[in-house]
Amino acid sequence: MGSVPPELSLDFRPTFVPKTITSFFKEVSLIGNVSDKVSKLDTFVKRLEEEMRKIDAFKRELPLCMILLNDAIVALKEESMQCMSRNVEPVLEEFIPLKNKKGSSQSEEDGALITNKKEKDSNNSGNCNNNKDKKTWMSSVQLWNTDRDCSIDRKLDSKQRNIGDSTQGCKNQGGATACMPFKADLSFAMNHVQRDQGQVVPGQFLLLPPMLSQIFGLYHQQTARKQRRCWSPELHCRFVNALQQLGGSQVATPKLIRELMQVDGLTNDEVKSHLQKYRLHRRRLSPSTASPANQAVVVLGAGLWMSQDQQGESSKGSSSQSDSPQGPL
DNA sequence: TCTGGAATAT
DNA sequence: GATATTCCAG
Repeated sequence: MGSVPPELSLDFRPTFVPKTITSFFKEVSLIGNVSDKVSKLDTFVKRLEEEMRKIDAFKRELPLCMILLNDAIVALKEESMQCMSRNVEPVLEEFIPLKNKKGSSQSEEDGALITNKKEKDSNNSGNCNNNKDKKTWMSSVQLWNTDRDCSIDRKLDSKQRNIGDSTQGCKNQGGATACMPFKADLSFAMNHVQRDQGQVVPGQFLLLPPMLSQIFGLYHQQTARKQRRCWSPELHCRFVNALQQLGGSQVATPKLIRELMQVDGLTNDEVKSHLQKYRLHRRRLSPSTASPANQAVVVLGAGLWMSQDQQGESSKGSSSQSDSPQGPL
């Protein structure tokens, strides 16, 4: 943690331009000493693996990043092994061509990942370098799920949401955390053992970790779900008081309620949501439709939503208010 | 822009 | 199932 590469530091410098793996290989190819070359490759592999660990929790949301990282790691490892065993120059062309070689109609359709690893891969590494495994793996990470992609795009297109604007400091309900960037489904198709063994799909890789970090950060920011607002009793009390001042839940509007509540960080959306729920409860427990028993429930304590507003509306003009804040909800 | 209602997420 | 968030239409 202490040794964060300069490209990964938070103080983004415009002078930094992420390298492509092609340029990296060019760089490596200039190194004459085989051990130096291998060392450089291994170092890079370690960085990639570290990067992969970072996004591991979000792999379901970032399948492409995972694949790209996998591809790069495998390619680099192979290159490293080749350097050691045959003492030959890296084959740059493997990473340069952008067109598919053959038999991969799938990649043409998605237009995102292009795998062009050569047949020899299956000879070199006896693991999952065949198309069948590749397809299985890709489908297992839901890479080609159209609905999913659409939902992601939709989120990316939608206006930026407020992030973590809650000021109440309540414990979140339902296990929600302060930062819920993604659905952290860890049932990713590739487990750590597979990954460590290099059982991944070889292919093309265009970005280096720093760029991935930036993408990841941006993606994280844009897909993060707003922190769940906890309506504490005190907050709900203010809400109800505002309702009463405005003449009841049916005439009060979110904006006015929020202004009357005077709570820092409280948004119209939150008030609106609370109001919606409030009205819903009120409708459900409305005296006009509820049985006497239900009314009793309302009066006796389950009336978290009813009591004040009910009084407020039924006794409009009257100043009698039983200030019995209820909640939290 | 604001609002209500509904869908969706937690 | 309850509650909060997000989306959508008016």
